[in-house]
Amino acid sequence: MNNVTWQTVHSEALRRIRTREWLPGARIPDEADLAAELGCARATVNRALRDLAEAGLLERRRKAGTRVPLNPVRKATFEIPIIRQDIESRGLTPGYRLLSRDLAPAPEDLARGLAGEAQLLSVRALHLADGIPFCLEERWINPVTAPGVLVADLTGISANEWLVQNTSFTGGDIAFGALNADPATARLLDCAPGAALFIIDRTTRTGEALITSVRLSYAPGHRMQAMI
Amino acid sequence: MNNVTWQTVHSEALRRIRTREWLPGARIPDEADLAAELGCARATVNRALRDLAEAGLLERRRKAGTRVPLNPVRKATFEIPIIRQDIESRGLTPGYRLLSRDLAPAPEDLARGLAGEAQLLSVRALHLADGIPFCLEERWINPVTAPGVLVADLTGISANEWLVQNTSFTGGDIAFGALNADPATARLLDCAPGAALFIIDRTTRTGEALITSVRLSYAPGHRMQAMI
DNA sequence: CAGTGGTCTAGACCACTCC
DNA sequence: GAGTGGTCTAGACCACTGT
Repeated sequence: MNNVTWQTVHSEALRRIRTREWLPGARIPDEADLAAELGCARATVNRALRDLAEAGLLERRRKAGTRVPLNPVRKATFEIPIIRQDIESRGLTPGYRLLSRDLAPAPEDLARGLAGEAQLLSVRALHLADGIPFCLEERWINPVTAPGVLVADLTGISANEWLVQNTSFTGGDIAFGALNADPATARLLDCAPGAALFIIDRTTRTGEALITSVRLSYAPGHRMQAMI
Repeated sequence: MNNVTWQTVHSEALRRIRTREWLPGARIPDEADLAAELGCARATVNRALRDLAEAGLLERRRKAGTRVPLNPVRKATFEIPIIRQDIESRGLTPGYRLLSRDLAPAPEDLARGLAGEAQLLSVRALHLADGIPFCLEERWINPVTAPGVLVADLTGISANEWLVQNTSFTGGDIAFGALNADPATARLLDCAPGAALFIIDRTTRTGEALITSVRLSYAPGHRMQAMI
């Protein structure tokens, strides 16, 4: 390989941003100039700068050129593993207990975008780590977009895992928050009523159609981490 | 531009993954074959498959080829805006009140990696949205890696914003969780003691040296959202 | 209109890693 | 050792957008 790789350009550009050799708000040389200066092809510069732009450290616009943003919006990427793997990666032994599984009318907030009197599968399950309650999974599954789920055996494999392996989604949204444990949840998670629980609400869709919507309530003390 | 762009290849590959034309666990054709089949250059296929691999939808290894993972680990990317911008983007009017600002010995968990008897600047501030408490910012700042912070006026601009504009970091970590509001925090956030608060702990470094460590305690009901 | 990034191509060589 | 992805190059044309 040549001496100058796109990583070379990447770190050199990063250096110039950090040392303020390239000032916030200022325009940086265009790709052709940088390629000539650093002694590589324009495509190599392009690859490096595109990478920095994706990370939010540069702003690129055709004709307007490339600038160092005044208020860099940093991004953090979280992996969303299946719960079992999450537990394993913490060095704990995963456990799983199916609590209930019923066909029921969709709750109001999910009814939008579903055919008239659609029934959804309601699944509630408890995930354990080293035998201790880890996370309560409360899920609605659309049997139309998750065919086979009505006859799937969810006692051995969690709905979480079954869905990952048997459906594929095109989009969705995820939200993090915190809620006080209500008495029933507290009992399941073996914590004090009112304890602060970390909450993940996630909805996945295929096209416009709902696949599943889930609330994960984590036992007190749970932390979700990432590097930036 | 030619008919077949990398996005073409990207969506075609996505289609094959979703329709299970490419089965989970199975190996897919190599780049050269796909390029020939789709009628484009290998670099174009590479760009598309690399993109899918970064999103966790493919696994690539030299010599071993490219596979569809059995348990795709999806990723969610969160933007970490400065708090003022976060409030504005919610359509609210941001407010800010500096609560305290003291030079003090570093707390134990931050003392590692600091020179012996290092003093840190402790800054506590309250962010308001439409006049209502939004988020409590409790921050430690290292005056060595954030030069100028000791004389910065943090009454008009938050430490958050000052740091974004005046320092640059090379890495750090972020963690989300939930905590019950202690009485003092409850008073500041105008909520009930014990209310579940969404918590962000963030530490940023330049090289190995600490720049700042902050805990953001959000008023009850706060949600952090992203698309996936 | 013209400058800048976005992308494609064809060929080449390299680096990793499975066999 | 050999197959596969990783990357570089030089040139070309395109697409967007500021002026």
